[in-house]
Amino acid sequence: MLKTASDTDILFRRLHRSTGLSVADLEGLETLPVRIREFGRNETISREGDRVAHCLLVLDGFVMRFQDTRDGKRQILSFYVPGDIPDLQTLHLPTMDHSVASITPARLAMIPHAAIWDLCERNPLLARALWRETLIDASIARTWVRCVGRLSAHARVAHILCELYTRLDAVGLAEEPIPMPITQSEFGDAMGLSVVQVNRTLRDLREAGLITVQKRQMRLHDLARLQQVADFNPLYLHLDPAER
Amino acid sequence: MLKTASDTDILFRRLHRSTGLSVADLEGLETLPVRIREFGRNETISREGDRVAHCLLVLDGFVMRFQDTRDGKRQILSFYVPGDIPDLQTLHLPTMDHSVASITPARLAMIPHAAIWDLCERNPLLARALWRETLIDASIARTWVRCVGRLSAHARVAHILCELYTRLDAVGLAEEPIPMPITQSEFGDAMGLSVVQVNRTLRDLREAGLITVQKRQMRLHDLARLQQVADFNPLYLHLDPAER
DNA sequence: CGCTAGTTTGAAAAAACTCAATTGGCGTGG
DNA sequence: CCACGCCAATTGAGTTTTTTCAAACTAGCG
Repeated sequence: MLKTASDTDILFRRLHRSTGLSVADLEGLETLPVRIREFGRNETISREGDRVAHCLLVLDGFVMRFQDTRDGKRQILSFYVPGDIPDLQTLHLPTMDHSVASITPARLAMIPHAAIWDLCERNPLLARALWRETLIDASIARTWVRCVGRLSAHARVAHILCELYTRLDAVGLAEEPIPMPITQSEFGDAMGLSVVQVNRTLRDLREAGLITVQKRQMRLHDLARLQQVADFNPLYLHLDPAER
Repeated sequence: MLKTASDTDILFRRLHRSTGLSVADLEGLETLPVRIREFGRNETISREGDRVAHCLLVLDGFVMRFQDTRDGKRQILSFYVPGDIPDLQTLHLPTMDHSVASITPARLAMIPHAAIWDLCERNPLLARALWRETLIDASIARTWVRCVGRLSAHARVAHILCELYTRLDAVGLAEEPIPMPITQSEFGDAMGLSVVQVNRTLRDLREAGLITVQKRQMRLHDLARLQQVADFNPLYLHLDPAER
């Protein structure tokens, strides 16, 4: 198998799961010219205000997007796992309105916009699949607004855990113990909470027998009850094959 | 001028401003078959879980999207003004993951998905313009996450006022006094605050000489300082013609 | 004129934050 | 192999912000 084929394979699997499209439907994907870049932990990958000409496909590791505030706080806008394209929106909005950074050491494929445009022109099914991906990303952002705006600290933390579990499960990465390299401080920056509050909330969830989070791994002991606490409805992830 | 042409005219102007595309580029827009529906104040237009087959174009009035929480709270996810399409994402995600409702009496054009798909197939520039619209919508949602998650009550309220002003200005609706039919309770549900807090915050902003909000109208007396308080950077609205 | 929705204010309670200090795990250099 | 240093997790205590509850007030409308 060609190198590029193996690198875009995770993207194929992702789009296949999300849209039901077959190898034939997604024809051309393996021809995308990708350049691989490796990052260490906590490295900034692109910055608010940058004008970019490529998209990033996560091959390995966890990645996040964030915005800063004037007084030095940080809001994480989303987490990305292998198979995700954290900045697909730059395809049509090339100026970054937020920053992207690695959480863990990460391996990313950089795909030139021009190559994606070309391919989309020749393959409308792919164009549609990518558009759909950006719409799911938007749906997740909206749900975070609800989460941060109206849920209690307990519900917020439970919610992000449910989301990460569900998304990891969808790419086959949710075998227990589930890899969870996100620090409590990062959970706080994502859910609009302080580290202290995240810590106490995790303790409460642990003491309630719902979860174990330690050594960068997590176990969900009672998903149903966790989802209950989180007021979690997976609809917003649009993973259901019935909806296409 | 044909009825449909006049109804989609606001959409044309909107896409023209956003993308720079001309009448010729957006050819076919005026042929979209639209059905006009009128709503009173505070009417639900579509509901979380619904499966829809058309998009809504706001012709007149203010519209919002929202999600409820189990304990009866509500989070508003975005506001829409004339020229906006609040549910463009249903084009590829037909199951509503939130609800849409009118704020004021509103006149909406309902456009069948199939008609939009057809047109997009024949006119790739239009497809691209609509994709871009959904990406801006997503960018706004991300910025709301930051706003609700990390800004103080004062900054949040100032921020939403800056956003609404900027977006209304972009469609020529920001002549002072600026129409502002959104209630304090709705501002609260949008910014993750209680009515009481919104009220006190507006009072503070008024006493600081920044704004006047009354009788469903608002005046911004010192936009620069309001943006300062809001930590507002209009980049996320992607209105700059330089970026395309 | 009375009703209703929306705004305004006061006061007490709750949630979450900040500050500060301690603990634990892990990698690295001696 | 151990000690050191660093980052992350943990805990206590006091403070701040925001919420909740309750009650008035106001403006538009039939």
